[in-house]
Amino acid sequence: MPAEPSRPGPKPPRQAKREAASRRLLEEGLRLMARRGVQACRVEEITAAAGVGKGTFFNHFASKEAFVAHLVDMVLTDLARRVRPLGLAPQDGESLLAGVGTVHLRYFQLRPEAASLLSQACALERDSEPGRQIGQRLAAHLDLVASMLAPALGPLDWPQDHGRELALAILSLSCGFFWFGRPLGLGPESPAALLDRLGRLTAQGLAPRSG
Amino acid sequence: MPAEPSRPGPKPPRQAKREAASRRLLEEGLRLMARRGVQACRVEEITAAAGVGKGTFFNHFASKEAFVAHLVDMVLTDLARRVRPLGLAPQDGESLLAGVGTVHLRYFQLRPEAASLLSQACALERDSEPGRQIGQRLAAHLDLVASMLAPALGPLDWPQDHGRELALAILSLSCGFFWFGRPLGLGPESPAALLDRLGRLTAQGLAPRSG
Amino acid sequence: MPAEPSRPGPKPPRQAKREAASRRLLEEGLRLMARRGVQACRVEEITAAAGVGKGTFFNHFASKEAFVAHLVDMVLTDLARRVRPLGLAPQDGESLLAGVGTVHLRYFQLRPEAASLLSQACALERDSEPGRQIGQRLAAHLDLVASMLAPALGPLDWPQDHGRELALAILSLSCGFFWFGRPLGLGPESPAALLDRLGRLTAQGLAPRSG
Amino acid sequence: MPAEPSRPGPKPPRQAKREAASRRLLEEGLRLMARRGVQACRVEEITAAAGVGKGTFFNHFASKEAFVAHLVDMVLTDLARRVRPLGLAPQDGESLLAGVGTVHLRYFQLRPEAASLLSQACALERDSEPGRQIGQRLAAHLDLVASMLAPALGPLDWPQDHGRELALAILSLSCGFFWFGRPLGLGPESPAALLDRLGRLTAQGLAPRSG
DNA sequence: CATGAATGAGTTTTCATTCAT
DNA sequence: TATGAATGAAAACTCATTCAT
Repeated sequence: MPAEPSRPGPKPPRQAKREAASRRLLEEGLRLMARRGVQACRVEEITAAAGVGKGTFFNHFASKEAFVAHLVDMVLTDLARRVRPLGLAPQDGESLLAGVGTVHLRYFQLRPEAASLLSQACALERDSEPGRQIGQRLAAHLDLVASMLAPALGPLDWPQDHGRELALAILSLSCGFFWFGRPLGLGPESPAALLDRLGRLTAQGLAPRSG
Repeated sequence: MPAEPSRPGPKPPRQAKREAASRRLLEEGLRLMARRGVQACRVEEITAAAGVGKGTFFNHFASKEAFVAHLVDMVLTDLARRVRPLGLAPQDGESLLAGVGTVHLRYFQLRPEAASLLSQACALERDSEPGRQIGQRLAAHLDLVASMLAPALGPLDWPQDHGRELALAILSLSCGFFWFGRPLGLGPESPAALLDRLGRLTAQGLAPRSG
Repeated sequence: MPAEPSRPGPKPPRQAKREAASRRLLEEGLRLMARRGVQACRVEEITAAAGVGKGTFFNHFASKEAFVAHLVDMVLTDLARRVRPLGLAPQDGESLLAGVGTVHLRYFQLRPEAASLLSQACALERDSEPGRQIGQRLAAHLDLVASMLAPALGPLDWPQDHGRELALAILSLSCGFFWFGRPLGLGPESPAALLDRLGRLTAQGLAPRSG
Repeated sequence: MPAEPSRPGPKPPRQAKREAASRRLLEEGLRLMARRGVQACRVEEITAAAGVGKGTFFNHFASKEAFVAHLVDMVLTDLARRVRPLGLAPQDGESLLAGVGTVHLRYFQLRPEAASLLSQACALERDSEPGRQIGQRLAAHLDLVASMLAPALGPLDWPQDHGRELALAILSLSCGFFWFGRPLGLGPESPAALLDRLGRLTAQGLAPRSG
């Protein structure tokens, strides 16, 4: 057994190189699949962009579909990293909801590839293993958001057992805005103020009217 | 002079049969492409379901992509038929916006195939002619909705020249809800009351708080 | 029975119209098949150019291949009409051979479509009936030319039973010149004097050297 | 340092196998396309004959048309290899011309597939890239032959700037003889003496009559 | 007869995946 | 483990031919 296998320090170069290849594949894959379409983007394009041989792709990922599932996981994990902190500081329900909505919207504004990928990933057949994984990963994200929003549901008079639907509405609005907006050039050109208002839309739309 | 050549009456049977085949192709195509995915759905599946030969498909539509563009047009025309009446009766801005949102949401709830199709159609390459048509058709729909919402923008303090973004938000929320919700089984199972609240979300979210 | 069925006079208009359509199909077919290639040229292109419906084509010709066979016959009959008169006036063998060569060359110079058609028609499968007909028609033309050249063979010391080969050489040179020359732009641009010399080539090449 | 990395010696077996497959594809392709017709011959027939999978064909050649262009290049290169030596030894013009004609004629007699291929290749659409290549390759061959014949043109009183036409006449006669002769069974059955006389035809046909 | 809509066999080409090196 | 050549299932699309009107 090599020395210090658990110390995070400098990894054995073999392992480091392998991980770097994996990272490059995922990065370039996300970029290309978003730009050219998940189906239209060929595996060889991705490996060429990542600077590795075509066969290497299948040493790292079981199939193209599994690769997409991996990307979905990556994107949602990345998104969750921005959303989760909002649950740490105690806030009133409306602010929490507004924060979650705004973070989602800003995330997809900065990363339109993520919106493109998620929208297309849903089209993968449900009867393949990676397809199921994508659905489950999406559900997990909605569950996470729903659990964060749980404290806000009561005051907003939203049924506790339908938090997922609220999370789904937030995801749909934010992700769809850049997916459907892409052919129109909307999204990148929309003023930040507008997008922020849209981010708070859910919160204010559900808030009780004081009038 | 032949009798009443302009009366629509019984069409020549040739023409009628042809139109019926076209209609069946579009109906079955929408259903199958939504269920199995636009790309995964083979042309032959559609023609088999429509009860015509494979070649007939290409007598009616120049390509599979052109067929999808036709479907998008059909769906958006259908949707517009439900939305347009809302602009006829004078209402306050908030009611108008709520109506438009609710109609969109209900439309996609009743026709999840429509949500599925629109979401997938955006993935078609932008550099093909049918791909461009899809983008333009989508823009036309947003323009229609934006023009209907125009009277509501002022009171809601939404910039007049960004009506499209508001329409885009409504479309994204309603269409995306059933697209992203599909793998989770959400949508058909969500209580109608929830969906109605989501339909009014945009209206209430933008309305000035009276407090 | 209608009156005067055998008098050549004004034909019944039905018949006349039918023959006109046939003629237009053959004319346009020859033009288009020469320009775009026999295989690449679709039946519908021909009927469109001839101003008749697609189905009419198959009322006049059993198949596309049979149509090509008909064109070959037409072209070779036309060519024979120019060649045959040379056999009527008594001439010395060399002059006869030169005349036949020159007529062939001039024919294909004026009608490059004919050269194109004949060259391509040889590619039709030999195991179809029209394919066999094409071969036989070509053989018949060579036999005609050979029989005309027969009196010239003796003086030129060319074996009497290989007249076909001589005819074949004349056809190859004249037809091939415009077929292989087409991609190069040769043929139409070649000075008439050169072509005339080539037309006499066979005659002079076989003539006994007086030196 | 590895031993002699530059010595051509035994190639890496990977590369050698690949080249062998390419060679087999070209050989079998030439044979089959000549026999059954360029268009009628399916790619799968060629790969089956060459003992490789269907996909391999497209790893080696961009398209069926590109494959034909490659074959044309191969055939003309092969033909040029026989013709070129004639230009090295100084001869009088007539002998040179006779040599070139005879070599062409014998080449196509021994390789009727070559005549078949060249004749059919000219039918490929001019507006595709491989189609253009074929035309250019043919022009290059005629230029080569024309340049070889250049010294002979003066004595034969043939204009220096129309050497191409002379080369074209030689090619047409020799190649066309076996192309048009194929359906008739001429060519392989023609006595060698006749063919030799035809090979010298151009030379003697242009030579000044000493009488 | 003329027409043109319907038909489906046939063909090229693509591309994810495998596997020998 | 990386590579890229080989593979063949799959799918869109073509187009000659048929036939009901």
